[in-house]
Amino acid sequence: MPPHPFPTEKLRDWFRKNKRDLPWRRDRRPYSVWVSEIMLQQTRVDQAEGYYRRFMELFPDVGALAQAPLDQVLKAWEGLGYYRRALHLHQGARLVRQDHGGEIPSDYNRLIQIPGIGRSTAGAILSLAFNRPFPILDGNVKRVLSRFYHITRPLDQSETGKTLWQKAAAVLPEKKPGSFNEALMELGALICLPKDPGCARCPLRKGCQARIKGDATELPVKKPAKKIPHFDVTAAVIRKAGKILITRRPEKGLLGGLWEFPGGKQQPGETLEACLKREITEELAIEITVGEPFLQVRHAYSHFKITLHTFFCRHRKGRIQKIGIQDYRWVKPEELNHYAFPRADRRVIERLTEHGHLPFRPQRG
DNA sequence: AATACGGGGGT
DNA sequence: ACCCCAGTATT
Repeated sequence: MPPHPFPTEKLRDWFRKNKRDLPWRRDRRPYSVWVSEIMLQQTRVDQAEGYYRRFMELFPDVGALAQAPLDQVLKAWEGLGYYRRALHLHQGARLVRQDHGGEIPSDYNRLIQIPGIGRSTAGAILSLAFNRPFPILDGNVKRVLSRFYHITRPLDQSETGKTLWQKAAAVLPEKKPGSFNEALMELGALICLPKDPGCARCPLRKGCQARIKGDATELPVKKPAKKIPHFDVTAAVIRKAGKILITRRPEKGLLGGLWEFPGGKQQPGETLEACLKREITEELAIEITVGEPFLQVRHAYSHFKITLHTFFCRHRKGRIQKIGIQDYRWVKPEELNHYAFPRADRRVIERLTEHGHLPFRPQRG
């Protein structure tokens, strides 16, 4: 018997009294667990909640999701970020329909093969929906276990990951593993916070090594973040006959599958105008005239920042070819809301349409 | 082992 | 400004 057995019952008691009423807790179907877990990857509960409700309204079951066009799924995901999640979820629904008769599998090896489902999400689906004893290791659980067992090695080392998975499996009870996993996550979300361990209110305080040592706020240890580069990016608002040209990004990579105003990153020694002309020619094989600057938007992604410089432009010459884009479309301003755009482009659209119509701009060379 | 991948909210 | 979030896939 170790000196500090894990206080499972204390955690369960605390959870029973303090659990939040969240939409995905009212529905433990594998599909609901799946959707919510994907949405909650690297995403706060508060941010995911509204998206989850709308998503379940639009796509109430695997069949509905599999049947829906990807555009509609991306539109439902717009603003939530990490758009590959939406693509994978959609692909996953089609795979479940095709390979599993529309039923989400209840075994680890099959779950892990569904795109977007990794070890932790598989553990969530297995424990929460199927009541099978598989651990979850998300940011909350990592923090709680790092502190309880006083794990001082940096979180992003593979050895640390192995240790944490081992602990998560070791503390997992055979009975009701799902609610136990939830309780562990909820503790990390409500009490054992990154900058405030809340030890006085914590049901695990008795055996927690970090509390005993008094260094809970130092754990878990993370390597220092790298500096984030900044780029200047241009985008063209090309108008013709009351319509605007929008292009669709490739399915892979940043903002995959989303629509945007075409453009790209400024190169060293290049003017913004030259950058825009070059990018448009490279991606669409047409020549444009760059007119008045419109809006500048500053925006932060996860690993770089940009200033987006937009310009009103005119299509001068050539026929559009889909070189660096997946698709393109000429749309009326009011139709822009039917498409999924990145946040930065959304800001441009807001300004573009805020008087109910496009502001007049002289069209000159 | 390191990096790509969004957006929002707290401090 | 910096940190972090119910992580996964790719390199």
